[in-house]
Amino acid sequence: MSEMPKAYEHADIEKKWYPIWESKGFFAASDRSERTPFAIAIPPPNVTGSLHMGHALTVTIEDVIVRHRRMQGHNTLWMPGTDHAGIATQMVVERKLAEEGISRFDSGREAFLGKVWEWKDRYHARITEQLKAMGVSVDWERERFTMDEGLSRAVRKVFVDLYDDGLLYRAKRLVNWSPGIQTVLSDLEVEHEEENGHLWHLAYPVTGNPDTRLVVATTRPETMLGDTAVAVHPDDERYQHLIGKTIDLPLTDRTIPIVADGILVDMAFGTGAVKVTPAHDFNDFETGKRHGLPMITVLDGQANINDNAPEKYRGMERFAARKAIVADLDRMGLLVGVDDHKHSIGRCQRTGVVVEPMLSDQWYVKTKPLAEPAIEAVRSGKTKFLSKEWEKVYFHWMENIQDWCVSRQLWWGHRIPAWFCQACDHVTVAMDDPTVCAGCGASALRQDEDVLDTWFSSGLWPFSTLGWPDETEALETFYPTDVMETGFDIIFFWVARMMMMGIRFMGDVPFRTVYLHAMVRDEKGQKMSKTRGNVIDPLLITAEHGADALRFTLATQASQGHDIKLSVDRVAGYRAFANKIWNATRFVLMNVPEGHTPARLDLESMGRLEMADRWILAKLDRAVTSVGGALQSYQLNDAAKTCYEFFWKVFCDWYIEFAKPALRSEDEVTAEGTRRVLMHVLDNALRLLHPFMPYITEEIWTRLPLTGRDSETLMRARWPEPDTRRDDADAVALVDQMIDVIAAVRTIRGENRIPPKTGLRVVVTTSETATAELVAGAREYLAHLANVTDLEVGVDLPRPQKSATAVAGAATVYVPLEGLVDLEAEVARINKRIAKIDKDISKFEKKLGNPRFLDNAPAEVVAGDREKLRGLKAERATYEVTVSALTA
RNA sequence: GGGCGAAUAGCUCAGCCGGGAGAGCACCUGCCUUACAAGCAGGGGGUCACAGGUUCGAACCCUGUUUCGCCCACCA
Repeated sequence: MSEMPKAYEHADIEKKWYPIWESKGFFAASDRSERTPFAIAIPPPNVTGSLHMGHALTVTIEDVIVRHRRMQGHNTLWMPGTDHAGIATQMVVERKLAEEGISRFDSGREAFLGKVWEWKDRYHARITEQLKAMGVSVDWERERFTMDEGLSRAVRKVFVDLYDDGLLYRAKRLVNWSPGIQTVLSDLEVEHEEENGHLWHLAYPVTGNPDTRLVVATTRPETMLGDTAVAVHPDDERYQHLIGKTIDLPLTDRTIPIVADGILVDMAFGTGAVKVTPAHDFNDFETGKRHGLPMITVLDGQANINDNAPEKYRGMERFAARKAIVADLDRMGLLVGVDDHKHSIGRCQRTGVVVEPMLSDQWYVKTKPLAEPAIEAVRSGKTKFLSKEWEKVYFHWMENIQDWCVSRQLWWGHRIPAWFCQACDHVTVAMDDPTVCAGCGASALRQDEDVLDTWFSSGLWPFSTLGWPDETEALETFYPTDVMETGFDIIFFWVARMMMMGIRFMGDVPFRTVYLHAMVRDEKGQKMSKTRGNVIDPLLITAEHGADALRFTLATQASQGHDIKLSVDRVAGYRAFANKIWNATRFVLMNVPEGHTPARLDLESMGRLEMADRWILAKLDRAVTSVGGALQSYQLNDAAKTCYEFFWKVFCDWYIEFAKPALRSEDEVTAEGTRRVLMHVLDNALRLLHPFMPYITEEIWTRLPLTGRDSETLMRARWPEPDTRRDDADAVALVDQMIDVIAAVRTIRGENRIPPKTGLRVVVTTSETATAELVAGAREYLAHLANVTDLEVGVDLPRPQKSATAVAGAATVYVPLEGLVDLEAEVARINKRIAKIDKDISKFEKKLGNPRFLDNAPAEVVAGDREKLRGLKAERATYEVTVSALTA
């Protein structure tokens, strides 16, 4: 066994283990197994760039879950892969090209896609490296990419099947257009925000009667070039006489009708008259359809004024045109006023450019028939959200779902498998590239230039990655998957779509449980984003503090509810924890003779153990129960904190200290028993910690001289199960009492500034024989842990002169202070304590003096409180006597 | 306009079924005690946002208020 360095060095050890785990196939799941399957599909990271803390959180949570299940003996699959991320990836590559002054149009479709594939390869490699650094136990053999051949086939089949079933169609509608990227966006990709704007009041002259002017209010004066009506409310008395008349639309040579529309118009708002621009506003579009109005598009793809507008404005950018038009109307005396006006603006999620409603032909998925079973699946509990409030969000969205626009005017993505015929109107949609039109047989076909929304392929992820549309064993074994763990921000984009697609194409939900985690922010609470430039690279944190420390930090913060503010101090704290584990192990190994392997601890041999040994075994059993239960219900933070508490506060702070005298004992049975217990507890603690801190635990565990090791790797070692036969309540009570006595001596020492080197004479008195015997038997522990050099223990012993006093459970501790400390300071300290006790006493007296409490509260609560009050009073009396003795 | 979450120690946060307010970091005091100074021992620090209510009893349940954050919704 190689010597362990004094401090834990994470770098070498973390580097060492991953290749071993991977090459030995420890991550691999098997398609056929007797063991119960457990599957998670990773949310595929985008190949846009490096991973950020959000990914680190995702993979930490998933790896903890997966490692836990694997140790429990499940046939565990964690499915890895990456997403082509259409818009996002195309944009980063375009931006890169732009630095060289090249646009994608300059390079052409083929060459551009070549560049994107190069980008994909580079960042895929980087992402893989980062994931491995985090220790993810994914089954790399199965890794997929959303645009690889198999997944492309799945995408195509879904497209064709939906089309054949009438659930996918092409339509000309008003869409969300991003002039920045020049593509249509789905509703989800538009972010609405309140912004300060203006409300312009424009006067439109009535035809043939220029003195009568109808004043409209608008936030977008430039769209007036495309107005095809003015609407007023049918009940509005102010405008009754104008309904049916026409307006001479200023700046144009067009005449447009005044229509009555009770849906569009709110009489109380603005002037009660609304300009109607069906080609550039969603409400107006509906209004136009109701009244059969023409739809005149006045903007081009970049949102510049097009040729449908008067020559003067053509080619002007929309906001420049706004200025020009307002100025022109003002000059003509048609600008009646301008008010400040706050209103909601839709911006492109990717570029921040204001989205323009535009009329265009796009492909849509008819979502209602897909949403209904997806709603039902959650209602019936086939799929459960870990926190119920998300179910509400899910229902609300699903119940109000709109058809999903799935085509994008991009190059990077799955090309839409639809061909337009040059000869007839027919559109051919097919699995295999057609050579002739399915409608007329003509051979002049042109494939749709567009690609599919990225989320179209992501929506298939839980089954496409398992081989669908082929009927594979993997699908048979692992679908439906068990948990979908991802960020709450993609509940609609992704979770909802997987539900719809999974149920439609697999006939069953894609996952049983949905675990939505919060967002990781920087320490100031700012959202981390590439554009903000405050992204913390997990690799840097990992290099500094180790993957184990980062993982543990994220796991302890992974509670549902609110955002995670990542603090580097905290990571450093858990790095110290790793060091603690390391050194506790050093201690254990230093106390096991070279070449000696302590026998396995079985229940039969427990009777011969020391009280402290039985105590730690009971505490371990409780920790096993608690950690196991917490992990089973995905309460990672509770599980992690219990591990931390047990290992540091219970095992290191107390048990290891108890073990020291026992190990030095001349009684070899005692010493060997302690060695066996140390080894047993360490072994099991490492198992509990392994899902959180895989590297250090594996390193240590494989170094331990364990008898009957059940696995060559901790990764596949048995998960500890609770065994209540180890939960020795008597040992717990007695040792806890002993701890109280030690703590009491330490408090007196600390508060009185008595140096640790000064040995103390201590008198412990109690009314219970059992307690007296216990403390008497703990002589060595007291010597070792509190430097008690002279101990007197007995039942109802007299109080020694001039001594400090502390009550410790059923015992009272006296430390004669003469010559050691300032007696006045000790009096002050005790008086403070008395004051505190008095506060508690009055609280309980009040409570117990209340007849309604006595009548209504459960008997055990009343009895418990009586007991507490009695204890407090006894404690107070003890201190009271001490004070009078010291001041006498 | 709807919906959701949060408010607890200087900071970051736990606190599950209502029954004497917790952790980590920071701070103060002592310790280089042969596992660990990335450590050990001791200590100080709280009107559980506010106001009502329910209850014998509320950080916790109910109502309202304030502040912050988020989501959904086409209000000219």
